[in-house]
Amino acid sequence: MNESFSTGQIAKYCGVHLRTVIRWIEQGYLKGYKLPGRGNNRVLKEEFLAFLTRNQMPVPQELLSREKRVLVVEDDEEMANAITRVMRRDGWHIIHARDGFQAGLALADTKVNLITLDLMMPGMDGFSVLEVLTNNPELSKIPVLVLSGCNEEQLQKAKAMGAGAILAKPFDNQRLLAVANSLVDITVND
Amino acid sequence: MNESFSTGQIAKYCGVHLRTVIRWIEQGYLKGYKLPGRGNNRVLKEEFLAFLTRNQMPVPQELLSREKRVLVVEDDEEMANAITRVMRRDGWHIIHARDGFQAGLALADTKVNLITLDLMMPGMDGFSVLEVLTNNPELSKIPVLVLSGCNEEQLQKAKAMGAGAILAKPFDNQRLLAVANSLVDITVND
DNA sequence: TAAACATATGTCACATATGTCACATAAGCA
DNA sequence: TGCTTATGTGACATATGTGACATATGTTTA
Repeated sequence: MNESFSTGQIAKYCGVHLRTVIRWIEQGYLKGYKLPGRGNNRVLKEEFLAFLTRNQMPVPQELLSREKRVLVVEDDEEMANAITRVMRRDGWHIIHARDGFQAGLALADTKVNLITLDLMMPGMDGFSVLEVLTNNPELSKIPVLVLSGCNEEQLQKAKAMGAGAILAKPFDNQRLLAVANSLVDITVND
Repeated sequence: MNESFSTGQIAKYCGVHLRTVIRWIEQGYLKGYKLPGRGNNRVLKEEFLAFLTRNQMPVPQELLSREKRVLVVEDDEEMANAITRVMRRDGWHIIHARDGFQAGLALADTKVNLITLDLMMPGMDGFSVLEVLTNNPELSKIPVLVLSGCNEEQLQKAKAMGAGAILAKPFDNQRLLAVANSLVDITVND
């Protein structure tokens, strides 16, 4: 996801002024590189983590997140298990939310790279979740894969509301993985 | 975000000389880490609070985030506005969630001191929210004030599930404030 | 009780790291 | 493209670490 950091981001992480981070880089404590324009600094995540551990500084949890994390919003246990089985074998770390409340908690808690969303859940409206996701500047960056067995019209509505991709149930396992991985790749390259 | 303090800040909080704080860190009484430059010390807020309580030292008020922040989980706009008006006048900072998803997001995002929860919302089940809240070790510390117009049986069920207090609609404004403040006081003294 | 002692804390000066500010300009975004 | 936000820079102000020493506090001993 975020492979490199700016001085401002590092300054926030370390509870220190931006100016200080630049000095650390200048003096070689922290290894970075400069953008061509005016020479804005960038530091690779790897280098930043090495820097933190080298100086025994606290490492922010959000930096330790694994690469492929997916939030599965699904109330049907059987379906959730099926998705979990398939995606786990493909290297995904699965976080399962059974309703909107758990989904919100999980989202704000840990960074995920992808969300799969069941539109038709008793007790909650998938569309309203989708609406909040796309309108939130933070969350709108996370691609949403809508999984649902509802009709074509609703699927198109979801697409219009900002879903990254749509898969009608029942779906092929290989297709699920292909779509999931392509969504993440698009975001990474973006 | 990791909030950290310098030795000078801690010295002021403790009414002690900066030099002394450095010695505390050196001798292991207080856990800290060093910045790369000359080795300026930083102490995580968490560690500082632990240090204060461990040594039975007075804890500065401003570190306890004694603000009155309440999360109002309520889909009825009119009711939400009514609650907001009353509580804001009493010094509360209100965060309003219209459904479970927004509630989850808001909860993990910002620390609140109190949650008011409407049990009867179309599209979501207040009981399942309550269940997640009480079973989560982090969230179970936040008192929940159930506001609902449903029957006595359901209110008792909510109480049994861990609601801090229950208020049947319609309720008296003064009573709302009294209950809200008492819930927060109990938690603070705990 | 008071002296003697060990230990913790305060003081000082100095070198230097870090923070602040204003301004120009790059980077991000729709 | 045009706008907003973030960043780099220099000069300067402020804060911090360190060592050596003074002072305060608590405890033991005669």
